[in-house]
Amino acid sequence: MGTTQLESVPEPKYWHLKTVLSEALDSEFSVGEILPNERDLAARFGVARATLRQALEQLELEGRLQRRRGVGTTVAPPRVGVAVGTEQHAWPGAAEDAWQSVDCVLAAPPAAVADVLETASEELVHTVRRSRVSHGQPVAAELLYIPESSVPDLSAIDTPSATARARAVLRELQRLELEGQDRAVELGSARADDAKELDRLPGAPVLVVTTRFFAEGRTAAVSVATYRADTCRLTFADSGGVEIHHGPERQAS
Amino acid sequence: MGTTQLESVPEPKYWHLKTVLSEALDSEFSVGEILPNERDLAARFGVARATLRQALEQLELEGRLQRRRGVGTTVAPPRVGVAVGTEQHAWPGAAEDAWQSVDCVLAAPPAAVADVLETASEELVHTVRRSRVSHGQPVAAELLYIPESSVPDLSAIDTPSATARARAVLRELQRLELEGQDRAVELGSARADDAKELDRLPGAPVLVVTTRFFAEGRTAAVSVATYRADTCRLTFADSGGVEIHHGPERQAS
DNA sequence: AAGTGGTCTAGACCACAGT
DNA sequence: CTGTGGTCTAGACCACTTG
Repeated sequence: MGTTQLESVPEPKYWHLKTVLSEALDSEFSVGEILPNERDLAARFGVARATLRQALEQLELEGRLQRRRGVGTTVAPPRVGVAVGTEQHAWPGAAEDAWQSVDCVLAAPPAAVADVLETASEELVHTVRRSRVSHGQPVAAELLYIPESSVPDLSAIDTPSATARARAVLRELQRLELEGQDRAVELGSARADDAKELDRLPGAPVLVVTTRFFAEGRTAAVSVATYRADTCRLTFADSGGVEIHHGPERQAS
Repeated sequence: MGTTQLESVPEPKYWHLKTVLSEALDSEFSVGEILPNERDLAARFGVARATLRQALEQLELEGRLQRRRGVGTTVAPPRVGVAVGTEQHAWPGAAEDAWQSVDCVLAAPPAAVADVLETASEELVHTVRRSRVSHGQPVAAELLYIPESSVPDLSAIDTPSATARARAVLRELQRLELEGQDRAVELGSARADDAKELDRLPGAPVLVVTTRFFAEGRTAAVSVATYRADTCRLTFADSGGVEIHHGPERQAS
């Protein structure tokens, strides 16, 4: 027999399946093309549907596939490069910072946020919802937490629409001088509301970017932005003042 | 009946389960404590083991749990903050850049890397394996790709050990002047060899940090570092020259 | 040897998108 | 309506760690 290896470490079926599918995607399919349905694929490879799904899940996690309930599985385009530098996650409200305000409420922050804000845990914060769109698709949903004490002169709380309220808070925030910021990236799973905004199912993998904004010697605002992990590649262009020539990869608007 | 909502949108069982478990972890368990085994937990909640596992998988993805085959499921400590700024991912080989060389081979790069390097696709590259340890645990495995043309004066290719060869390449690289760099973060799944080094199973979720180093007007080296997504929070401290006072969270060494 | 998590099966039903 | 992916079940066996 042509035993190249003695199968001393038998590879899981779904892992091997993933490799086979991955190669097929490279050679036999083009972006946007729809794959056979899961039941057919499972039969074709002689495995149970659950096993086939385990392979598809991984490929989707890696941004190779896109699955939509009721529609089918399609070959995903290469990940979108989304800039997350100091320019794009700038002092919120600055002349185009890539974000669009949705609404704003005044409420008690979640415990984790209160922790980061280092404020009195009972202090209310303005919570601004914003969204970020790239290439016509929503790529991120953000919650911006701004303690009342950061925008003390905010007058018209009784602004008609929630969107106008959001803009008022950001405009007021601009009066502070930004002294520095702090960023962290980690893996998370989409909460129900974020999932809806990102057009994904709850629990979908997301990259959570937490930014702290410092002004007047303290934490003046905290942004928690959740990016679709399947379609986004976060780029940080902190080159030492040099212009970088980019390849054919797509960049964020 | 106390029907708060008419179940018009019945939440999946595993999602509800995840919420319940998450709250239990907060209130009834402490870090390092081991949970009941999966069969018992499933029985206790009246669901199939597969369903219970779906909830556990999500919690592990979020860094709340740690599961080890043959051992059990334990409550994970909060994620480790790992600095990924320009200091830690500096010009490789500089006086402590947080990485430790393992070995080095001279080979043709993967297609994706050749693409980023923008070099002749057949040119051989030095491939240096490095690893990064934080708090006694391996947190990242890196592959550093350095085209031969970046270190033309490299003499002793026939160095005895692979580790010494790695050091020789990095020392030679230091002679170039770094002009800038470029970073991207995306979600991936661990290859078999990375998984082994990170003490995880193949396919485990990882954060892939791709860094391009520019010198002499071109891409002189490319680093592909894979961080454990379950235990790591990548931090970018690009504050505007200000010292940031950190909370009780743990930072990387 | 016993107990754990990891893989796999062959079914079933549900929610959703496009007729 | 039909067809798709998403959820769920009740089992089975395997790979691994520990006593």
